[in-house]
Amino acid sequence: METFGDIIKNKRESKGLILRQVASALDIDQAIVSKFERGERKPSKEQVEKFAEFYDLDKNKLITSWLSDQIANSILYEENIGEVLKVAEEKAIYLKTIHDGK
Amino acid sequence: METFGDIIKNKRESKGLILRQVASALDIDQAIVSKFERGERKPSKEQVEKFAEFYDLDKNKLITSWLSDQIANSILYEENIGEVLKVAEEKAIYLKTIHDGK
DNA sequence: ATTTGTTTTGACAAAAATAGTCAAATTAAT
DNA sequence: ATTAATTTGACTATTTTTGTCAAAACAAAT
Repeated sequence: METFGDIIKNKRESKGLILRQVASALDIDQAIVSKFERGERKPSKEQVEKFAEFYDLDKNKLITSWLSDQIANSILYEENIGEVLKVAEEKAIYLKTIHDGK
Repeated sequence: METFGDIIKNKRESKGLILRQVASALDIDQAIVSKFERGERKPSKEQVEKFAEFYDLDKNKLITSWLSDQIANSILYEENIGEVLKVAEEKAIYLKTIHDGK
């Protein structure tokens, strides 16, 4: 179960980089990068994309990881997680058809 | 595909109530109730519970509807809706086990 | 054990998002 | 046309999120 933070932290370490270097390259304060890695703060989508580019990661996969982190946290303490997500998927698909086709 | 707004609007109408009455009973401004019904604003969990009690609706079902609305909207324009939600469920369940037992 | 390098923490201010209030505009019903 | 009901939008206040910074904590190494 690898969170967004795990991914970018592992990648940084496997590349032998320190926070300061990553922070500088992405133009994000190093304290914030540290917080991203530990899941203490949630990056914006733009920031996620910066990480994907910098670390040469699949952008869609990284966004999936980031989005799923947020959703997981938002329903963590609910009763019917499975049901909620099932309904959410139906609604999302339905709304999408409306938005696209008509 | 019934949203939270649909549910509370249908219920209000089936009970023959006008916005002002509901607003008064729940102590929420009627403009806001109107916006809830049309999905223009998202109620807090406390407000959702107020609606459930007032309209005599199953609280868990209503919360499911409300949560799924929010999640659906948050991923509406993403590519891999199914994948995101699948991963989100795994993470949520995993985090839950950590939080509960051990 | 002191120096050096790295990460983490917390306080702070700025900016952005959200919430409630109200009156006017719109729509519907009689 | 009048009255009633709903919707809209502007405004303020409150809360949440954001970035910045320096100090604290931690680690490594000499």
